[in-house]
Amino acid sequence: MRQTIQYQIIQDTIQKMHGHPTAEDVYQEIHKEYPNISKATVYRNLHQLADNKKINQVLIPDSPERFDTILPKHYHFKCKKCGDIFDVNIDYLSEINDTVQNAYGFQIDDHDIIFKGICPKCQNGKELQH
Amino acid sequence: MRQTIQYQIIQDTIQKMHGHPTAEDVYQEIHKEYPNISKATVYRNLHQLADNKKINQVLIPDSPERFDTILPKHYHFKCKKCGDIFDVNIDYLSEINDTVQNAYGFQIDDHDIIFKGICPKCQNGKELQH
DNA sequence: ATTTATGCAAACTATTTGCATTGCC
DNA sequence: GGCAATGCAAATAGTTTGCATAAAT
Repeated sequence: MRQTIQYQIIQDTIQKMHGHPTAEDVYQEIHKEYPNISKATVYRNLHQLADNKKINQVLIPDSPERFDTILPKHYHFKCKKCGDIFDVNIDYLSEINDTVQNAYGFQIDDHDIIFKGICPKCQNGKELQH
Repeated sequence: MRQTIQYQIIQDTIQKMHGHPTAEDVYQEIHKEYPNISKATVYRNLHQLADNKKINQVLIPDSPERFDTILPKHYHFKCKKCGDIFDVNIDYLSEINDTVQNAYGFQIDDHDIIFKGICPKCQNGKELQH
């Protein structure tokens, strides 16, 4: 694995970004300062970073792939109105892995939880529907 | 909402299908008997059926959209090797909705859980990697 | 008769890939 | 110098959309 300038820029940029950016978000951010970077390189390096456990890929319904720089296990919430993604830091439910493993014979490595509902802003009608 | 032949065929076909078919799967199945059906119609009616709560849309990582004819709330498991999706019928964790609602002020309607690991077949090396 | 849903093709979105070239090691 | 990674453009996969036509009400 080669130490390229692009890999470094992509790693540094996503580390500075907040929330759960898509590959496109990361590309746009880098493109401001390095207009020659290729979107394919951004995709390739984001996947590389995920494989190397430097970032996480987050599963979000009806969304292009998103990445997360927060490594400790946590869950996510998606607002049905504005579409925003929020981190949910309740305790990781490791016991349900065991429950499912025992009930079904699957070897369970992990699980994701996505909560769905309305965020406080949208409850107050302050946001337009996406 | 009009009662079209296509809507009926699509509803009947997916009800007969097992597992978690994609729109393409449903299209292929119908296409055998009704080669004139349009893929756009299949997409439109599957979404219609989901809106009407006749079927559920299931969220699966790295997969085209999938549908589920089993309506009671349940979870899913995806095998990392063969890619198969399995239903997971452990108790629905309604209490975590309250936990998150109280902690974050979100109005939580529901949550999905996707378990990830290796299914029994693949543990025995009987399946090729997808 | 009206008007919604269909079929088809084209458009679109997100992502991946082939390949000539660049630039790490 | 060799070979992996880049940039670009084209290809692909999945889904949606515009529009003329067909069919449900």
